[in-house]
Formats: sequence, structure tokens, C-alpha cells
Amino acid sequence: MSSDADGAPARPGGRTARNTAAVLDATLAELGDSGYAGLTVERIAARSGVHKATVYRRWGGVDGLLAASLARSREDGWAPRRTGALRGDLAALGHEVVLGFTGSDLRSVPAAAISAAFQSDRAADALRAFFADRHERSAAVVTEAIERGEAPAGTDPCEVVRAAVAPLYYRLCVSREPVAAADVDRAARLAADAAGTGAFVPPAA
Amino acid sequence: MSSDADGAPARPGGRTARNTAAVLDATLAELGDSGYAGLTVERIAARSGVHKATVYRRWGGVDGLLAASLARSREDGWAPRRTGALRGDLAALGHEVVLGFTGSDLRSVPAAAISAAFQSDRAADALRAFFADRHERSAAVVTEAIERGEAPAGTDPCEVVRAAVAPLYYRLCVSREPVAAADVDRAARLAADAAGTGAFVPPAA
DNA sequence: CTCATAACGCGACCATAGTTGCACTAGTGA
DNA sequence: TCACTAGTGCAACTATGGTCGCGTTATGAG
Repeated sequence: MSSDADGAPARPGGRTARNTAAVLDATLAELGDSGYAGLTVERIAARSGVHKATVYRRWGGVDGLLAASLARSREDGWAPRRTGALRGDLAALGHEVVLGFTGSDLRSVPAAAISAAFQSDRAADALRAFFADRHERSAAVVTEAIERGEAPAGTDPCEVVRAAVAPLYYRLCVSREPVAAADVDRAARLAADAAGTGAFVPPAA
Repeated sequence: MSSDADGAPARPGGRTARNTAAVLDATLAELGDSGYAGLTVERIAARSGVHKATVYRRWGGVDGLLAASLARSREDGWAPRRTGALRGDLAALGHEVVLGFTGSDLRSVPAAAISAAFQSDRAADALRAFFADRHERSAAVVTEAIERGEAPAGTDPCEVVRAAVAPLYYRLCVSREPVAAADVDRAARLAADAAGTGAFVPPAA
């Protein structure tokens, strides 16, 4: 076989690289225009100038395109903001999450990926990897807080991050309720306070 | 016009009622077989014995079918389990949520609805209404806990419920991580403890 | 019972997502 | 520079989701 949807192409230079960039850029652009519901391979192919059959062969479909976009976005050097205190760091994280969902100029890639993950195992795997990466990067603000004495040693950093953002995702894509700034701050405060009392130290430790 | 997707049919007796029941039952059955990704009007029509065109006319598509199923499931008299203490009640709630997602015999209607809500405003509205109803019913365990003195008066009951289930939904459909029983219990404990310290009393009160 | 018509069944129809075989272009190693 | 072939473009094709017009059935009111 020549190339594979998940494996890297055996001849990654020149035209192939240009096509990859063009198609993934077009994917993001189409996503911004029509959202994931209106995402079609034909439109992406037309917009990128790459032929439809090529897109199907390399990525398999919209789910593969989204998985690739997610994987690429994992290499954008994202890092959490620092405010000097755990509660503020978590709140900043939360506001970023909400902005990513409601930003009108670019309908969120994460939102599209969450949607796609319900229909495709490939997208689900990509999403899992994406969030594992995000958790790992975000955990830095918690480990730093532990070093500052804001939380006891042994605290599970990822769990604190999850606690801070979960209520926001819950409102955004499960219960479909509006999210106010106060909701973000409350979730951050709750997570930070619980961390301070050692609530995220695993029982076995 | 005769009937509408959202409005009730003007002639709801006899055949129409039979068709409605047959189609919605077939929708749930198909959902159990193939999940939401493989849900198609043609198969539902074939399975129910109702003609494809009729289904499209009455429900508009799979999203309408799902919205109707959700609305119907809202009248099943669901109520939260009682264990005698807030933490146990919330944990029971959480375990039910997880079971609903992983139950293999019937791939969760909520999960399908969450997926559909990303693609259809109608499904999103139905989902919002569904969760508003669930929140309201679940809130009872919190108000009873307040009466027992487990949490201060003024505590927002729905917010406690959200805090208990949000981390589970987050793992199940956002970060796609496995959910262990310990995760459910931790979320319940966290929410109950925070409620006990008055963390869910709105600042203005 | 009778009648107007809401709701339905039916089949033909259109649009488009996704596939396939073939010819060709252009990376890549020698 | 040359040969090999991975990767691409192209166009025709299949499959199927969704629509439409029309004749038929049967509900509910009088």
C-alpha cells in the first residue's frame, strides 16, 4: 500500500506536504464557516484545490480530517496562562474553554471533535489523545501551586484541572445551558479550595 | 397545514397514535442496535412498518425522532434513588449516569441526544429541556439534605447536582477517559462536602 | 350513517456522499 | 541525470438519503 489514514505517507515531501497543509487549512476554514454539521469532503476538496478522491484516500472522510486537524493543533505550543495563584490559573483556563466554544470567528475545533467522536472511533481516539495532552500541559499550574504550598503534596494535578473545567463542558455540550463568567469562577474556586484541603490526594497514598 | 414536526397532530387518534408508538419504539430499537451514528430514517421506517415519507413528514429526520424520543422519555416518572445521606444520593445519581452510557443492551438515548444536539437545533432544544427536567427532579435529594441540615439554607440544589455529575459526563463524552467507580464516588464526595461548607450558596443571598 | 379532510402509502425522482480503475505527475534514491 | 513508483487528478459509477405529487385510507365531527 502507498499511504494510510493514520500512518504517515511514505513520500512526505513537496506536493504531498503542500496538499496536506492546504487540505487541513481548508478543513479549519470550512469548520469556521459551516460548523461540523455542514462539513463535507467535497467542499473541503474544492476549497483546497486538492481532488476529492485524494482526500478520501489520505484521510478517509471528515472524521479523519478532523482527527488530523486535532493532532496538528496539538503541536501549536499551547500553554496555560499564569496569574500567580491556583484559583486564578484555573479560572483563566476555564475562560479559555468557554471562549473556544463561543468564538464566532472560528467554530471550535474541540467542539467539532467532540461531536465527531460520537460517530467515529478514529475521531474518538484523536480526541482522547488531544485531551490527554491538554491535561498534561494544564497540570503544570497545579504542580506549581503544590510547590507554592497551595495544595498538599500528592495531589493529583490532572484531577484538579478536570474539576475546574468539567462543569463548563457539562453546560456547553451536555445540558446546553448558558455559561456565565460567574460559573467559570465558581468552578475554579471550588476546585482550588478542594485542592487546598487535600481532596485530590489519592486515598492509597 | 396538516401536522407539524413540533406541534401535535390535529387528528391524534387511531392510526396516527399507533404509528407514533411504532416509530418511536423502532427508533429506540435501532439506536440500541447501531447507535446514533448508524441511525437512519429508512431503517426505522422499515422496522416500524410505517412508510419513509410519513416519517419524514411527521418528524423531519433523525434529529426530530430523537427529540421526540427524549420528550417521551421525560414522562417515564423517573426519580432519584435515596440512600439517606447527600453523598450517597449523589453517588447513586452518578452511577446511574455512567450505567446509562455504558449499558450495552441499549446504547444510551442521552448519549445519542448529546451527539445529535451538535448537529441540530431541534435536538439541542429537546436536550436542554430534558436536562432541565432531570435537574429539577434530582434537586429533590439536595433540598431534602438541606432540611436534614447537611447543607446551609440558600444552597442552589441544581448546582450541587451539576457538580456531582459534570466530571462524569466530562470523562464520558469530552475527554473520553474510562470512568471508575472511584471517580463517581469522588465527584459525589466533593460535591457533598462543598455543599456542606456553603459553597453553593449564591453570593447575592 | 355520512362526509370532509388529516394522515398515510406508494413509487418515481433528485442530489450528493463515497468508490473505483486508469492515466499521469513528480518525489526520491541511485 | 535517470528510473521507479508513491501519490495525484480525472471521470464515470454506485448507493442512498431525502423530496414530491398523487391517489387512498380512515378519523372525528355533525
